[in-house]
Amino acid sequence: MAIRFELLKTDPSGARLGRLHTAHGTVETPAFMPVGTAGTVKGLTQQMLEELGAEILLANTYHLFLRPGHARVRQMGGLHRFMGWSRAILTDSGGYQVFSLADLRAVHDEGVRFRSHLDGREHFLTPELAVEIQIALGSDIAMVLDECVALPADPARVAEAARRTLAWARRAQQHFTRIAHTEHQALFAIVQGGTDAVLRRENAAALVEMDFPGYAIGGLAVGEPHELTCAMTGIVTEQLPADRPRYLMGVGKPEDLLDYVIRGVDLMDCVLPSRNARNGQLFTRQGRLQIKNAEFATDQRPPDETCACMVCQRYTRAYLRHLYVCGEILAATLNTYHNLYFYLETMRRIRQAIAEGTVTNLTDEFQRMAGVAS
RNA sequence: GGACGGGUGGCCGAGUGGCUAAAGGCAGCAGACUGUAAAUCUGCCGCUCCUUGCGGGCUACGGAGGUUCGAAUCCUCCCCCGUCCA
Repeated sequence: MAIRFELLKTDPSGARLGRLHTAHGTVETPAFMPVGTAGTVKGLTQQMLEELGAEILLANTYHLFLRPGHARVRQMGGLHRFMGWSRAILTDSGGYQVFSLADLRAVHDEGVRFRSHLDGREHFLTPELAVEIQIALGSDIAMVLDECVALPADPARVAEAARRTLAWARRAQQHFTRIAHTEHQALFAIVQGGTDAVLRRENAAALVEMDFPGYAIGGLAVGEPHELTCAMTGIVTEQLPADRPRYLMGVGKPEDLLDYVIRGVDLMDCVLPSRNARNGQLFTRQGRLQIKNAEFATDQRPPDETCACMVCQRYTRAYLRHLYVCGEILAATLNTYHNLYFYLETMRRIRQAIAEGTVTNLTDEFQRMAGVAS
């Protein structure tokens, strides 16, 4: 088995404490995976990611397929060696690009025809090709190709996408079983179904029947209200076997992380900490901070007075604002470093709370994160 | 002293009679961002009033006059800047 999931504890809140053992180290769960789409978490070095305590990164099939190409990555010894990262990697399948590059692709039962966002050239991504690419990349966890629909959506569209995703999961699994080194790599399925509870349950049940080593919940946090994201997440995790890791794809805001964890989610990823950092937004326990705002021009405090990260130990808001306003590249690095520390530290604290049975004590604090810090 | 060229909103810079509170850029002020086409994008950016409306008033294209129904745009004089000639 390429991965082994060890469920250590299930809290009365619903939160789960676990360990995901991979060929590239152990991931303490619930975990947050920094997003490194093109084989890099933008702005940070791999050494920084190690310092931050990241145990697993997410990279993207579609992007690495286009550039530098999966054959090239394989030739360079696989993605871990290529990017100098010896801890775990999960690769997204390109399914999200079906959503985010909506005007550049056409979806059919066979696969997705993409017009490259780089040079306009056409590519045809099938569930089988997505598997092959991810095998070439050598990620620890590969994802099946899925169809992610923006919400709110026409029920028929959602149903079609769910049906297609299920069919693709079957094809991906068959292909994967045939050609992958399953002792090194695992393939996770993805549950779709929009905000339709029945569809979600059916989809989950069918995938469980197919016996994947892990299950993802996709197609959420794409336009629907947070309450629905939570509701759907809960509905799906109820259907999933307790001994398999659950990955809620693409979430979330700091204040929402706990909501997902208590619904039985073990893995999450999101671009918010890294992207927003580059756009001048810092996350803190007191809420978010637009570091470029004039009010911070002479603020001697660190971004977050309760934060132990390198940035908060060393730099003031005034300096970070200065860097951002000047367009200095260091702004992106320091802001990203802090935000990812904040996310990873938040997850550490959640894990500790699960271990100690004090999860409910965190609620107030998470509510505060939704506000604006001053 | 003379000949040209030029003076536009915080800055740069379009605009040669009405559609001009005046393009565009920069700076400034805010906001957004959820499996990354994002170091990106959006809004505001003369003052003021209110019933916040493709609302009203005021001020504004070096200065002062003038022509015109109407002037950043045309005329006169003046001031300033640049280049060249004495």
